[in-house]
Amino acid sequence: MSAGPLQKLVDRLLLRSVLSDEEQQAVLSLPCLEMDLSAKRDLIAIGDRTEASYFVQTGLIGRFSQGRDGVRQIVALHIPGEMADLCLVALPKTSWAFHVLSPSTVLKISHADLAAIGDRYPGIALAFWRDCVADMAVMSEWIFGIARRPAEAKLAHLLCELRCRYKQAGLLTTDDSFTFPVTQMQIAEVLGVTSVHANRTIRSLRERGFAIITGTLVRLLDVPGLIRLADFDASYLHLDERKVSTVA
Amino acid sequence: MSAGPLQKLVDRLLLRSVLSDEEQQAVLSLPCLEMDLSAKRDLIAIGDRTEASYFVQTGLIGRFSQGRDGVRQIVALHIPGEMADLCLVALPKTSWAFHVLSPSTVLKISHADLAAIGDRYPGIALAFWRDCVADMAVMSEWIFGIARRPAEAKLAHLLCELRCRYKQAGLLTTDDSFTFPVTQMQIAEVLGVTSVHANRTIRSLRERGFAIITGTLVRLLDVPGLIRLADFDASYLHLDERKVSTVA
DNA sequence: CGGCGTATTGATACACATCAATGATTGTGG
DNA sequence: CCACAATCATTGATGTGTATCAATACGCCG
Repeated sequence: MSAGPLQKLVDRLLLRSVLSDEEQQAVLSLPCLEMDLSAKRDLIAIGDRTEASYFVQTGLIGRFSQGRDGVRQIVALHIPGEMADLCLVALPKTSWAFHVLSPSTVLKISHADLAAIGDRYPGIALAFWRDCVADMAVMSEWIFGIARRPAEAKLAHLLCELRCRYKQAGLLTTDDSFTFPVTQMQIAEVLGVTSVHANRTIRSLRERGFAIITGTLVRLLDVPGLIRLADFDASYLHLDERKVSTVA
Repeated sequence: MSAGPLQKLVDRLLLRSVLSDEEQQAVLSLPCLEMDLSAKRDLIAIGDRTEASYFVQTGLIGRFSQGRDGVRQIVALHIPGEMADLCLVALPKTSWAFHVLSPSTVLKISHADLAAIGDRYPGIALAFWRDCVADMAVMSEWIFGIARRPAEAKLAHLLCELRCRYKQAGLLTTDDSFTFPVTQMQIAEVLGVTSVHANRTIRSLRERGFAIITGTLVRLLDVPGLIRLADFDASYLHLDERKVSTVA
């Protein structure tokens, strides 16, 4: 059988979970709708009661928190191969927003279908849950980083994390570069600094020979140096997990 | 039937999910072990492969991230009535630690049993998942706050959040005080500041008539003022949710 | 009583924010 | 294809919130 668009979602789940052939088939036959999204568009607004989730095929989606004064903070990034908001299946009323950071194509899958498949196949429900917990682990690390690391280390840590995730997605070139289509202001919104300071930090990493970041591409020049600077340990990403059986 | 110790766990799940009588009974008959924990003790260390979760009955449990240099950051707090680490059922290998912040009594429930009950009752699995997603929403808000709010607003926001959660747990007195047995250093580890600065911030809130924080008790004097100072909006806590049926 | 974690306070240093201005890009409609 | 606008990147000057260092006082427990 030829691999449908949902094969990559199955691959994603298989990263951390064991699914039977029947379960895999069930995921593959989920109804889904391919959508092209233009940048600078809210996929989901704060407080929405949502009814669908989105699997990212290309592009970049960000999860935002926002204060009443309009200050925004990116709380999570979703690169191709990841479900942007699977957790909303369990709790459809969001307290955050999803924003399209660069032109993206996504697969829209209704919560009703996702919930139904989880209801029928406990192993799939657990795989979904597990995916969300892995997300939590990343958020946990971000809290630590934003609170405790200076700006350069924050940026270095972000680059190390993205390198692992893009590598997992098969989107990392051999010379350690990857497409990362964001503005400096969006990087600032991830790191929790101003865009001015993000600019200086980016320049500093460039001048010190660690990495070159343009508006479209990140090129890592000294990965070991970045890892040292960031005190990076990839285990929180749970990407090389020995698969855990669906039922303990 | 008299309410067993697990009744409060059922209550917790019923906060956000609908469970049938049979499902409630299943949760109530989960094997569990009551444990007294002394303070300053790691319940779970970073990188542990865990095999049980803990329902907090009294006391306070914190989730930590930690850098190699020993700097720690509290990433989540768990007060009585909450599951401290339910998410570990789905992903037992932790990238964080759980630490007993003050003498606590907990109910230890094995992951095997929790997974089995979720496997048998999809509605329970969904309720567990939903509980974790609510946790994520809190983390999301913390990321925003740590990144974007000045220290006083951070502290005010924490107090507002704790007020809601203690109220939910039935542990808030009518004059807006609650037992909160932590040191100033631990408050600093939540807010992402040094203990010296936490001290000054606490003093400032006291002198400005917002709240009095001692090592054991928090007493809120001006809740509307705190809400304004923190720009607090409780919806992210998902505490007054209209219950969502187990299957969409 | 002594010892140790905790709280408090002051002096100083620095990372990052803020304000402001100028280039560089990108996009868009005439 | 150019002109214009809008967004984004870059840089400097200045201000401020928080860290750091250091000392003292407090409270609890053995």
